[in-house]
Amino acid sequence: MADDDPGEVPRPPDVVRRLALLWDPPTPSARGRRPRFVLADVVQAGITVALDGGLEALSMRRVAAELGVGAMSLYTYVPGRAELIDLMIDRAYGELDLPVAGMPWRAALDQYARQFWQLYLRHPWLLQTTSWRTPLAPHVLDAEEAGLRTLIDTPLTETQVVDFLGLVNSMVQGLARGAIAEAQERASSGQSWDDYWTSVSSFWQDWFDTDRYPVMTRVWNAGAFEKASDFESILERLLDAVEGSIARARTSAVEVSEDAASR
Amino acid sequence: MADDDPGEVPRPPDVVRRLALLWDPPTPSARGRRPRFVLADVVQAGITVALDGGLEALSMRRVAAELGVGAMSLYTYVPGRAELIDLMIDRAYGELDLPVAGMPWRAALDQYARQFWQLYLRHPWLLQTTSWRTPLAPHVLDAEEAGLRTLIDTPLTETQVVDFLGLVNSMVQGLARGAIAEAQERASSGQSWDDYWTSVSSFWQDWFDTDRYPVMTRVWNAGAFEKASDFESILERLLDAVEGSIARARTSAVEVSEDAASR
DNA sequence: CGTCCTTTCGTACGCCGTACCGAAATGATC
DNA sequence: GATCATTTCGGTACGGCGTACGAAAGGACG
Repeated sequence: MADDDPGEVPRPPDVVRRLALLWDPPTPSARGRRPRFVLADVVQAGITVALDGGLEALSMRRVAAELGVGAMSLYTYVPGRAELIDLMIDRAYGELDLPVAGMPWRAALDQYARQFWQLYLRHPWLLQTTSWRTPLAPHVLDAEEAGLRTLIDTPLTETQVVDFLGLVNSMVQGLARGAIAEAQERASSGQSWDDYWTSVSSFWQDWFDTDRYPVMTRVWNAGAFEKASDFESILERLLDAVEGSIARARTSAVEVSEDAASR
Repeated sequence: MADDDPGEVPRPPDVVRRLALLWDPPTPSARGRRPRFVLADVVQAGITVALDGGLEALSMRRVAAELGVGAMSLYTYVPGRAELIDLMIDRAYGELDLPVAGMPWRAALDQYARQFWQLYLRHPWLLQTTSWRTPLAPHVLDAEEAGLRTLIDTPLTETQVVDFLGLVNSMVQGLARGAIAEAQERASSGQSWDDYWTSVSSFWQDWFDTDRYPVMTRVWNAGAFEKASDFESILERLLDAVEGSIARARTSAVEVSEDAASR
């Protein structure tokens, strides 16, 4: 008998376990030594660590310390750091209060965008996730489903729906990034980061050339950098743009049907 | 005599060196041993490493190996990894062919957006930079100046200009992220990542519930996920939205002046 | 009790960034 | 040419990281 498992292994178990952890809740077997925690406790500890210190502070040792446990104990709950982050993301997305089916599209999309906006402000570490795609997690797909649903019954084509939803997501992410940056700069005014801050602001005197950057200087003097990023109004403008496209799609759909009828 | 430097240190030299490295080209002193490289060589090596392997592969040892040199030798050119990344960003931004002053706003903003779009596709690692703000680097500020300049002479307020530019930036980043994700998935079809890929796609059969996600299923069946992210058309729509706001600002400006004249 | 299964976690390996410091190399000065 | 000042080069080392491995511990069953 070989030392390799002789059973059928059609796929590498890494990906399977990664997905199973997200989609099949791990039932704790009654046999063997009692676990001190459940999976959700580990995920919660990870979020706690990420909330102060960001994703770069999320080390297995730190999370384990948060639980008062050795680092390697985490590996009975989670295959590794990447999977823990997936679970954290899924749990965070679970906080979203998503628009239900049947709402008017504009109210639904508005709620969708606002919910993400608040989620990012509540969990800035979500924006530090470095991977290119969002994980295939239940609550993540729930959110995507709800987002697509807001526009799917409009005259827009499916491709347009996907595009507009991506546009809304990008906008919310971008504005949230700016807001978080501003908040962190504001928060770093205390501490000994004070001299850091004065150093950075001294940049404007030592190196910034108002002749090279006249427009930035004008915008700065107008105070537009401080009060920018008004999420509410920008979102409204974006929804206006969507509304315009819907109206255009409706008229062209009428034209098409008239065209078909005239034949 | 204390071992601390007794000279006047009005600010921590960390930040000063960080900025000086970006704004004052380091003049190689004629004295002492000849350096094997110039700063730009180190930066270029960093970009080479980041281009295959991404930012997470950018270790000092790896960059040093790229130059055929010991790891610690890099520290004579660069204070640390963070500053190296700043320099890499500045160099990448230097590749932008920015719209010149005096162009019509729509052509200029169009060029601005397309240039960034291509820059992100050429340097995906730019989107992996984790910090909240973009570094205070010359070419970065050049780009921001050019971006603001495209709209500053329109009837929009300074705040609106900042907001719209942020919107364009967010959109380009979001779409580029999607395009890169798609490209990487497509590229991972070779190799032994093949079974990984089949595993991931098997998700759709093992766990995906078409009853739970009817809209996603419909959109998928319509093929809208494959051909989404049409950068060109989405950019045009966004520019349309800007144009609408400009037109609205113009009429309200007229109203204001008429209002002032009627008094 | 023994048996078995599961969790716990100490140890270790190979990465990482980088502090420290001696060695080597070079121009400036005598 | 000899010496010195200055600069680059890079080995060694420290603490931290993710995690593979395997021994120890503990609870459920015979």
